Amino acid sequence: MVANSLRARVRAEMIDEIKAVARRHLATDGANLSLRAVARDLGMASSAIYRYFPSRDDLLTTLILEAYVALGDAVEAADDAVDRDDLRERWFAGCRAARAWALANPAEYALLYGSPVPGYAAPDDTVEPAMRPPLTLIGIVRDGLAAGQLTPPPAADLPQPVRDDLADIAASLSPGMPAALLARGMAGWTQLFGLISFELFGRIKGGLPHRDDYFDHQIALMADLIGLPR
Amino acid sequence: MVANSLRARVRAEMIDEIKAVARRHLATDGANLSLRAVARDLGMASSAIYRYFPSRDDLLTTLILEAYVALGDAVEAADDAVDRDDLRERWFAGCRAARAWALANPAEYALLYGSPVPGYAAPDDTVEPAMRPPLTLIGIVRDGLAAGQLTPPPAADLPQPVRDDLADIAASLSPGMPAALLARGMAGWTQLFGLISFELFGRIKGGLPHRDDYFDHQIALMADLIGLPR
DNA sequence: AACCTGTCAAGAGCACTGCTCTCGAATTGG
DNA sequence: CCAATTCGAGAGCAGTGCTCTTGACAGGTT
Repeated sequence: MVANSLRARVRAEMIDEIKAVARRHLATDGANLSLRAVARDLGMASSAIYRYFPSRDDLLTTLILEAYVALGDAVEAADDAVDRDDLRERWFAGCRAARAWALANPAEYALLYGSPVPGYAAPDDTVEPAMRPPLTLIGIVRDGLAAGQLTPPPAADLPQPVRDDLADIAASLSPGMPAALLARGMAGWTQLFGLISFELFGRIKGGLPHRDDYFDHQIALMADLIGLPR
Repeated sequence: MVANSLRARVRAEMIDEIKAVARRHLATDGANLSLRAVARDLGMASSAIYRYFPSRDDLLTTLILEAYVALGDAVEAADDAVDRDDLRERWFAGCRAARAWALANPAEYALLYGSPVPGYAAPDDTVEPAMRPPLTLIGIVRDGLAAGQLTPPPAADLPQPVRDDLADIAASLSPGMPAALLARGMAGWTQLFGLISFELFGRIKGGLPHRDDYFDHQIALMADLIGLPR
């Protein structure tokens, strides 16, 4: 099957090339990139693209999926590179990695976390990769609880219905995780997403030159809220 | 000028009708609504639309601007309806109003706070209306400080560069507003945006049936962070 | 070496888009 | 009443996603 694998290899290279060019177009055209333009850049007929991707949405889905994986990898790698016991530094590393990836790949970030493409429905394959970044951050909180470095907030803070909802999720993530703590971890993730989005989508005030420091401080606020020891 | 005003009135009605139909299409097609489809719904030729809006982007800009105003009005009205001295309740009212407006007008919210439309650049007219919702919330914090109900966080929390940046902004908003307090108010606004976006863009998914309560709790967390008295 | 068979690129074509221009028709102000 | 302005409709251009057909090529088999 060596001969067949040659053909398969050429095909794989072609797919990679299409994705690379499409990613480049993504940076300028966003979600409405043109298949024909990609084909033009590759010097091929637009119809030839359909040999490799059944539709434009399918190409987009592939890019989205790979972007989720890339972001997840970046956050996880940053977390892994820090002393496991230094929870606060792990939190900072994970959040900073997410922001750095977003700033380096703004179009892909917009594709993941911007407004959903109208006709487009995310297939099920994307939900698991999409959960990885937040789960990595929640994992830091979980470790802190397990290590006794973190005292959970009073459960009375949580209204009963939310406590029940979150208790189910918490149990599936990590046995013994208090709902109130999970709520604060989710708040941290929400804040991270908001911070990056505001910065990337240009809705941040003009007079904020020291964005890195601002980001760090806002992230520190959430670390305090979660209870990560200084 | 009565005769002229007849034509002007018809024209104004026509513009309103176009905007209304466009808003309806926005709900299904998002940012890539079709001028031709709008024209079809109105029973007119597509070229006729150009008598009223110079381009599709211009129509979108009008919708965006009016959406900002609507959201700003909703938040302000909710804030105004609450006893001025009950800061926490004002915070809740403002945040809930923003969420309610977003849930009622998801497409418009996506247009305002989703990923920016690729080729589209927001004109200057939009920045002032865009600032109204966050400024209303910051105003609550300012009032709390002025009334002495709110003790500002220690300035040492803020790294020097951020303190300087925020001090400039704070001074332009309200004299005497501490930078550290402004930072927390901005964190609250960021969190609000993140919460609404996650809920609206479907990234919260299953396992959280009591969304209202969840939202309230997350907002309460930020109220605590800001220091709004219970 | 000759012969199928599956794969591929290309072209034509359909329905759609934003936008421009022109041409009559209607309305308005003088 | 007439000239000037405004308006709607139609044709047309360049672009889009996508489908279908046609012809060329390489793979493995006989």
